[in-house]
Amino acid sequence: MTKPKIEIKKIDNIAARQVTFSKRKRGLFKKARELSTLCDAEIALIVFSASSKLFEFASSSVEQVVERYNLHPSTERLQHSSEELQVRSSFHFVLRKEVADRTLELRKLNGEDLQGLKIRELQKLEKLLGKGLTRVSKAKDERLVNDIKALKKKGVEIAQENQRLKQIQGLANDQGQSSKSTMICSTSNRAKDSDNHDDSLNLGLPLFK
Amino acid sequence: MTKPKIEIKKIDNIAARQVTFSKRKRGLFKKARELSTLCDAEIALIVFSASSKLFEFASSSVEQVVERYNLHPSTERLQHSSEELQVRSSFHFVLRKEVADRTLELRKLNGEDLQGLKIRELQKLEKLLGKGLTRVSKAKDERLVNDIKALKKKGVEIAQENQRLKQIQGLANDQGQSSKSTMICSTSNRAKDSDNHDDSLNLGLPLFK
DNA sequence: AACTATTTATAAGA
DNA sequence: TTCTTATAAATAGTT
Repeated sequence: MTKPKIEIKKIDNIAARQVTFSKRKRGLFKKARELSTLCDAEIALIVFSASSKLFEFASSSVEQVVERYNLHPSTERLQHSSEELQVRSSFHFVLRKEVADRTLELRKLNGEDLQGLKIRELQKLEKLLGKGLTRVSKAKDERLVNDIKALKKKGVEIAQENQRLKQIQGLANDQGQSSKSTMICSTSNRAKDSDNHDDSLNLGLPLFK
Repeated sequence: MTKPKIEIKKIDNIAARQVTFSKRKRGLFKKARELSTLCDAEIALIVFSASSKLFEFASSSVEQVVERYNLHPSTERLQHSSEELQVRSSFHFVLRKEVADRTLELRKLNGEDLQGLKIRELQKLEKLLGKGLTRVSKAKDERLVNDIKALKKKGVEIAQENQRLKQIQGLANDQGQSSKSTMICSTSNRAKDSDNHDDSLNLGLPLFK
């Protein structure tokens, strides 16, 4: 639909129909992809051309979406006679319900689908979120602190190693030797001055804080 | 896509996401319908919203298109009698995984099973929880405010009705009649004193705030 | 839900 | 098929 507003009815000209099919098919699949991404929707799109060529798109997989479709309450599914199938179906039902329950719970925790909840339930949810948030924040902070500690420790060790190397180098230079070992700490941590002596703890702190 | 060229990624704002879903879903279904009409294509389109609502379109019927899809050579279908079982089994597996994934996610949101997470992931979780908490708190507060408003309104109405009844009663008493209608507001809101005259709006506020 | 400014999609034509 | 272009259609943000 563009240039001249066209009428939506089967295109007679075969070539024109094929061209339009290509163009519009591309557009349709793009739109489907965008909708699934933008709105977190699960989508399956199956297209057979007039010449019976198959094209498909699915946010997950066609099979999965079709299965979900088949298991949907509104879609009155054809039940099977085989006991095995029925057992599996009931398992499916239970699993489906579990997935649905957890999905809904996750959505609620994300602040969605709250319209049906009573104030009491909202308060409970709020409390739960607060608890979780506290725990996660605490875990994160602890991790942060530990990482910092580890870095500091490493800094101290490197500084000490530096110090040791410097002393070795000093000895070597005193003996007129040029040593390759000075290259071990190659970049920025080479001792700049004489003020960093033994108190490498103090050295570690400003370096890694 | 229009006004500002938007980025194709999940829309954060829930309301906006729902609006976009409605609009784009309509567009998508329209395009699917047009393509099937214009180009004589057989199409099935299945859409589940984020809230698990089902929407479908098919040029013939979803079942028929899916059947054709399953019979298509390119779709390496598990043929013969065990086909149904195998499909169900594989989906069974998928469902189990979905249940497990969501269960773990719920536990994480509750601040459990955090030991394996990187700091970056913990921060993400923290942000998610914060977002959810904000939304839930907001929903709760809105509910609270609405309830209070409703109560106030009811209070005002009852006070007005009371006032009216009092006036009627006054008239009746003037004429020496005893009226049953005073019983309509039976419990606690019966006019206590003579100071509540006409300004029932002011009466409602202190009573129900 | 309606509006509108803009972006996208696309019918024709080359 | 692909490109170009003029125009119709879709839609993001706003009210």
